[in-house]
Amino acid sequence: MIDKNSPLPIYFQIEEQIKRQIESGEFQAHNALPSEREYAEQFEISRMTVRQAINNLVNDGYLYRQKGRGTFVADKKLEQQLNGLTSFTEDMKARGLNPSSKLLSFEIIPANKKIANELHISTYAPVYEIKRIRLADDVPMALETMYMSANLIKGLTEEIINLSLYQYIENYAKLKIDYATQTLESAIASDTEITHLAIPKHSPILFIQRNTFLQDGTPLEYVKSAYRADRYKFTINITR
Amino acid sequence: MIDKNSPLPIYFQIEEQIKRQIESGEFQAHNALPSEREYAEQFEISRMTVRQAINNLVNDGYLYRQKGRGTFVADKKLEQQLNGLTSFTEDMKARGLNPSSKLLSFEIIPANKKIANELHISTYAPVYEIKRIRLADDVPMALETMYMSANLIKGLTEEIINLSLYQYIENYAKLKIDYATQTLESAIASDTEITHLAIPKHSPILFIQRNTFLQDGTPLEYVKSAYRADRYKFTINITR
DNA sequence: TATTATAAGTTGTCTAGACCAGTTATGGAG
DNA sequence: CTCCATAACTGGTCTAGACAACTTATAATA
Repeated sequence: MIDKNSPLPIYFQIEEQIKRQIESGEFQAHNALPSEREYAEQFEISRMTVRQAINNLVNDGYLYRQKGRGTFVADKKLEQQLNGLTSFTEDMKARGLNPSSKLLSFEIIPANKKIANELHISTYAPVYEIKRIRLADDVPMALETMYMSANLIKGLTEEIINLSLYQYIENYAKLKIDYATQTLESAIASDTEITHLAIPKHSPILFIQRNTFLQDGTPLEYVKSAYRADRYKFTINITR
Repeated sequence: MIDKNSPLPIYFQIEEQIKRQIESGEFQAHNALPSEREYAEQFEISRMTVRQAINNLVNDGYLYRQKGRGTFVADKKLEQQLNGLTSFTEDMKARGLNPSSKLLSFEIIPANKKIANELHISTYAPVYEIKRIRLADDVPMALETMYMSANLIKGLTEEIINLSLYQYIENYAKLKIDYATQTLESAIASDTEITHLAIPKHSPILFIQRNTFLQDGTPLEYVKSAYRADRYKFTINITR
């Protein structure tokens, strides 16, 4: 399996072998791999060399590790459609997944500088801060924090959030959503995200900041989402 | 600087320190860092521990390595605006950079299954295959391969490509470009990309596949681009 | 002076251990 | 039988070296 005299590094040979085994279906998603010590013994190499191979595959999203349990084959990345103003709910339904949310907190706070700037309001003006975990088939997918001006949208309650926020905005509050800006950025998961998304340390995270505006240009919301980078691939449909 | 009795891993402490030095401006872009052996000696730790810290920062895009030369501070990521059907040329101009292209190859080939499927034409039908390196201020930014049906766009020449392809299509060939689909995906650079983009091995690459369609739904082009992931951050403007 | 070999520097790969911190199977006590 | 301590696993961190491959400064040579 491994050629120690090859000019190719041993760790690279192991990487290629494991990738082949995943692609051929020999290793299925969420199957446990042989332990690092088993690989080291089998190939008569140091465990650090095995770790170098596995580290790379973890970084590339092929595998994930769990301390004390083992190393496992990751899911294939989902393609994420970003069709216009597609919401998380619609997005997940389109994939045949069952979307749900878990409300972490819902409060009215004074806007800090950043929030005030994003929403074009004064500092300390009241804003809703809504934190949610977004799940698909009960698997945590993203950690979302949403800010909206409390002076713009009045009478928001937990119930409305759990039903349909955008329907309320358009039908009840009579506000027309017009356009949005999304910025995609990748980063390493913070402790909060690790906890809420149930992912290993140092996992890659896809940050999406969405700013939604009304027809008159008023900012409606400012949303920060931390998506599990191991579950997404983005598709954007552009119409002109 | 480093607390060996801290519950925080040593490699993590080193990461944080280097990040602070980059953010504070103490380490400027393209400056060389102290060598791994210097760090190991200074902190009285093993070189492998230093490497673990630096590896993580390289993976996160803070640093890059050059065998035999040293480890250097990376450029800050550029934000990439994806405004509608923004072309590479317009995109770079918007950043105050001077866009240019280097034609690698321009030929008519028979479509393989994949190309035929993307362009909705028959297998073996003639297609233009245009390979280009895209540069900004003479720095390679992306490797681009474009496919277009030769039966749809006739009389395409190298000169037209170097001038304005889309202007030719709309004005001369009288075809109306309507919409496009872009899929973003990250991967590790292949040997071809390493060579053409002048990046180190195992660099992250942002793959963008763009399919452009005409008003009647006919596929116009199918473009695969490999962008240097160390230079991009994507912003999408969505209008409905 | 210009060229070329050499030395000294760098990162890249690898070893053969060690101990820590979680998880899980096992086996004994009640 | 259930419960619980423990042993046997797992990955996480770290050591103190080694040699290879590559780059660059230095010194010897033509």
